[in-house]
Amino acid sequence: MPLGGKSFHMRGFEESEVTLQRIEAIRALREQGIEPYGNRYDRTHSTAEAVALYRATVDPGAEKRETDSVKVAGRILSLRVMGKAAFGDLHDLEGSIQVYLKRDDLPEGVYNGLVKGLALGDIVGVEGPVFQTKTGEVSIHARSVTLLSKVINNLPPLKETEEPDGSIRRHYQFSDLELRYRQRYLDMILNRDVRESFRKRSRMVRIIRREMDRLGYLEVETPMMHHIAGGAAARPFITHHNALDLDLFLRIAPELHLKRLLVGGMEAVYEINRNFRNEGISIKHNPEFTMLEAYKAYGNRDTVMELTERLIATAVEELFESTKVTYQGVELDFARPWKRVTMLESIRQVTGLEVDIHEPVADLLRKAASVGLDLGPAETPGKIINTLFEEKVEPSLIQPTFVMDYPTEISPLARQRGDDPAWVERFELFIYGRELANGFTELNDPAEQYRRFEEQLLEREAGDEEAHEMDLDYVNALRCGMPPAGGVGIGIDRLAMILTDSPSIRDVILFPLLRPKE
RNA sequence: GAGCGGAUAGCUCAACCGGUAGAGCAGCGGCCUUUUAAGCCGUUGGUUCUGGGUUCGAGUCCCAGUCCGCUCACCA
Repeated sequence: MPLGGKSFHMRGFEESEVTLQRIEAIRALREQGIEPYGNRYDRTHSTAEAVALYRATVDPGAEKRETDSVKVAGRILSLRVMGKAAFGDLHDLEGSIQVYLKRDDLPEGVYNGLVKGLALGDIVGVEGPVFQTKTGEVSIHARSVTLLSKVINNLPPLKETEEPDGSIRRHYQFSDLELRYRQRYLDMILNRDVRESFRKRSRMVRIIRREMDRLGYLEVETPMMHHIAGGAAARPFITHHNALDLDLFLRIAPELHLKRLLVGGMEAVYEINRNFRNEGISIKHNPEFTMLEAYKAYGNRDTVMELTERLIATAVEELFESTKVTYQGVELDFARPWKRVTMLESIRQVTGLEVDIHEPVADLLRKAASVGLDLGPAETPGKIINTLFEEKVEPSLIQPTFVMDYPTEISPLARQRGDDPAWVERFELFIYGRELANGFTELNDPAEQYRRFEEQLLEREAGDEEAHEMDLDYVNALRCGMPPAGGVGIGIDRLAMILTDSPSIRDVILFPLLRPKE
């Protein structure tokens, strides 16, 4: 739709005095023959590169006081107009550079027609040599300015100054959490650390993929829409396929499909992708979240435990050039090897309690009560021990810790230990009291898997909505023979939280789920 | 799902016991050719989240609701 000529109105937007002025200004620019929404602009330098160029080519004693001309592009986030010259701060992904916009050094009409009307947030291209102002600020002396995008909305004002120690101090920050999450683009424009967090997350994922590739794992994609929501204990989202008139579930885990691939002959596979769980939202939970799941044929629990340690430690070492990371004021040390402890040992260490899964329930309940845990009489030994662990031990696991050996009854897909079928060969990784990863030796005995599913069905009938469903096709795959294997899931969002020092999972998910407004 | 807290100008926030709804920034106009939280002068801008109620009078008190945050529950 051609917008030239007259002002336009967009239904659904309540224009304010400011936005009406901006819309009128855009019309006026077009009348002058200035296109407010530019096309391709070939930058020669990022802002950081332009600064570096100046430092590299203009030495203090030389006669030459400026570099050759460069072209940069970005948003104007601060503008100081002083009569016939103006200074602006032009921000791009890497950083920012000051631009010096002098009327008499710009083409006729550009200063009055364009520069003086710049709004905070406008995207421009600036061409000119890099020099240093008398206050020492490396700046671009603009010889031309190209308008690339005019803002209509009145952006929150950004004021940031760099302290002598190099830290950025913000004034009048855009801080309303709801608006930040709802309008993430504004959050990213105005809060530099937000852009940094998401770049860091991206680098972290890239390191993990590279390591997986290096170890010979094949990256695959398995269905998001499942007939049976399996592979974890959680309530699913339901959706519907019209043509097939079929209810489907968004997957809660890719586990059962990835193991079908082991049956099919893939010996090492992984997937980094979304899972969906229809449960509460919290600082640690978003309904859709990203997991890495990996399976290694002929391996076991220890294979994937070592894999987990390697992936996370490598990411930490490369991102921080250290094994230490500070999270929420606590120093976490990822130097290998990490602490390993069995569930029973950890309970003994923290509570002093000697418990055993073959003890009578009454004894276990009494011991749990002695440390303040009042559990219902219907509990089973494995569940009591697990609750004891979750309530009393988990919060204390601050440094990276592998907890090994879990009760079979809460691990329906894991292989039992050879010496005691009440336990499975499983581990979970805890950091800062939070579960980061979960892995085990995969159960590849179809008859035993069938029996486990039947047990889960009983729990389901008893009211546990999250108990596993019977998946006969998966059992059929096991009947075709699955090699012994180790498998692991790593919570990518939670790892990103730790590596970006983010208090909430929403700070590492670009568009977290919120209720719609209105 | 429960408890607690919050919602006032574009942003960040004030408003005493219930008595004319304000400031800084941004916006607009003016001055200003090396500023950087630029400065100076002037100025616009409000359904105080929504709907009821109490009151001579409600941003403020009461009730209901919406949305957000925190804690808990849920979450292998």
